[in-house]
Amino acid sequence: MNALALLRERFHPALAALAEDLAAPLQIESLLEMVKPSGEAKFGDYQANFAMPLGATLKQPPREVAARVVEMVDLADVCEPPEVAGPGFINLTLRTDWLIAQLAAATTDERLGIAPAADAKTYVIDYSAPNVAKPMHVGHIRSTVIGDALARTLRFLGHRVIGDNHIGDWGTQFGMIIYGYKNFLDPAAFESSAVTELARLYRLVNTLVDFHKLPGQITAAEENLARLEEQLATAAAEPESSDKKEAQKQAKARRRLESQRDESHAELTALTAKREAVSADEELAAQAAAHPDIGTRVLEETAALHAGDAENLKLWKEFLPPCLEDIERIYSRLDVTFDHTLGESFYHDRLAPVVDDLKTKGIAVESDGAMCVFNEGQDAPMIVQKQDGAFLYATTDLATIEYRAETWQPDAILYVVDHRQSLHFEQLFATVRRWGYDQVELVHVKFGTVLGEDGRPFKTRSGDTVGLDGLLDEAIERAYRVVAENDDAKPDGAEWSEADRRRIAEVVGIAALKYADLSQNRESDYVFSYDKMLAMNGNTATYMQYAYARVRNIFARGSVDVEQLRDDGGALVVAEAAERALALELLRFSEALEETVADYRPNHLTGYLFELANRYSTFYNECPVLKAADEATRRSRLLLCDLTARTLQTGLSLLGINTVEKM
RNA sequence: GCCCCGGUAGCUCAGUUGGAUUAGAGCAGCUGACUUCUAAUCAGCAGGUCGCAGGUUCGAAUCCUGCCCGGGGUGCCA
Repeated sequence: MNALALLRERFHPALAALAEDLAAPLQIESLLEMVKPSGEAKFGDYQANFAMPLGATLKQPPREVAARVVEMVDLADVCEPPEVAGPGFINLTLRTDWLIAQLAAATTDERLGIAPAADAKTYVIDYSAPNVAKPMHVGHIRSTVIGDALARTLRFLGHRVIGDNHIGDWGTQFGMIIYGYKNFLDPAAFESSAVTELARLYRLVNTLVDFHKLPGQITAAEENLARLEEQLATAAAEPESSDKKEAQKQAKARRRLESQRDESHAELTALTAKREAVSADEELAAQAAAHPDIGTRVLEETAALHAGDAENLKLWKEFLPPCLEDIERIYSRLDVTFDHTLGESFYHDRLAPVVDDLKTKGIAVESDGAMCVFNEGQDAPMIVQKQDGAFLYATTDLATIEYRAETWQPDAILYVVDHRQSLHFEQLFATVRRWGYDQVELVHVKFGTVLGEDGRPFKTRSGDTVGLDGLLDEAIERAYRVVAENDDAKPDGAEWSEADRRRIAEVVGIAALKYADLSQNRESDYVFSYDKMLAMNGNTATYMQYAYARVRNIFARGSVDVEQLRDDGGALVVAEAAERALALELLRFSEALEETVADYRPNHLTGYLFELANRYSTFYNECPVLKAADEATRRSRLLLCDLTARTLQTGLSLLGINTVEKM
């Protein structure tokens, strides 16, 4: 039961009645949105704030308007008599018997009293999308985890969800592997582990390609640095303007130049270090010398693959399965699944027809030899075909939308992708609407960059991106230490086997990693920290898992047959403040889910679960369950415990997070 | 240059799309509570000019304008 939705429903007729007296139509829906949970408990459970703006429209004192609404609205079965307070707030307190009735219904309901969406929609969710030619790294975690959580939540709410992993399986990276295979293969290594050898080949070829680009880049950087130094010298020599504003501008320009200079200097240092690293490695240096044109050769291999070259296609078909197996291994560790994995290669044959169609419809036009789509209000065009005839990812994205629309007729497509691609999606969506797919809702579910604790994009000490496998290992290892420490510290001595500890650490570690990401507002950059992530308190998965385990332990200790308890029903008693606070929070699960899905923000769900676990902890401390004063109280509290456990478990599962019975 | 995002407690962040002269959490700091159903917990204290300046109205962290600071993007990478 969604109490908020019910209250809004109840207010509707009253507002409609007021609207009749009015010439201009009232925005009833937007007024109803002003019914919301109270900010403070002393103002009741919910509050209706529409009397103030309504008073202005009706040209009547808001308090009088509020009083008239209270007179007309029928809430007697749900709420205590509403109170008008302050300038015209209507404060609502749920009747305890009503609250109890809702929760009683939830105890025997598999869905915890949450009705499936009346208007079920079809969603395609595009998430994870790694490049499969190289190992997954920290940059993939957000898309994967957020996308998975949204898929699970929407599905639970009764929508049809199609999870599609749009992998990169057709780009230059495969050209690199093919080139590497033809020139640097270690057959024995390939035999024993194809993925490992392919990853090595990718890294090697990538290093060599980069190496040969270095001289040009270093020259450019040197020139840039020299130019900046010169500009800086000129600026420094300039006399300070007597005009205050002008002087400020000068100072600002100088600061800007200085920071650009520092940046340029750092870049030059990094490039030089890269060159040194290769030169210092005898074997690598020899390989570099033997393959001076490796950059263009790689592009040729890629082009040959795209053109249908038999050998390259054969190699590609051979490489793909182990690459897919490798990412699948990570997904299984993360417990993330997809309904489809349709990568770039799947759309290869559709690209030329897409461009033709855009051309025919006059949407794409030639400009500087490239096929471009110019959209209103965007100064840069979206390029769908390069001068050399090659297609781009914009082209693939268009073909993908066409396929998805034809195949699944979705109401919405969600792209869980880095916010740095915002412009690309603006262009893509604008083009798609002109192209004719204007019924499907296209949403860029954007998220921020994963940063290290220094505020720079998260890298290892040596400057490499952090592999996802290692990240998971580290999270689990740290969780293990915490688990072991807590087990050893038990008053009656450690109670778990090594296998128990490992199993719990796995669940807790992965959960911590996912939760740290999901609990953050997805749009802001996310500072990655193992320490914060695995902190044992605060707004963490561990805290919720612990609350869950404590409930389960009560049932174990008391040898309570939960099934029997639910079936027997029995009256809930909400007497203590902590009991009522917990009961009310349990009822709000449905609101939290709606809020989460409204703009695709899992942090609303994590926030709710934290609040719930918090209230449970207070309840746990203040209200004895097994040793309750009387049998009725004991039964009632057991039911509250059971509902809490199920809500926590369900909520966490919608985030892709598992629970353990003991921890 | 232009476009987008952000600036909230020492640190990391919430803030339900304008609500209650009292802006919330968690870390970190300080006080208390384990012979008790798991202290991976709870109760409490302290900590803020919500970047700055104007404006809009009954009411602004939230909306508008200008400015300051940071990040990202910006015609043939993805």
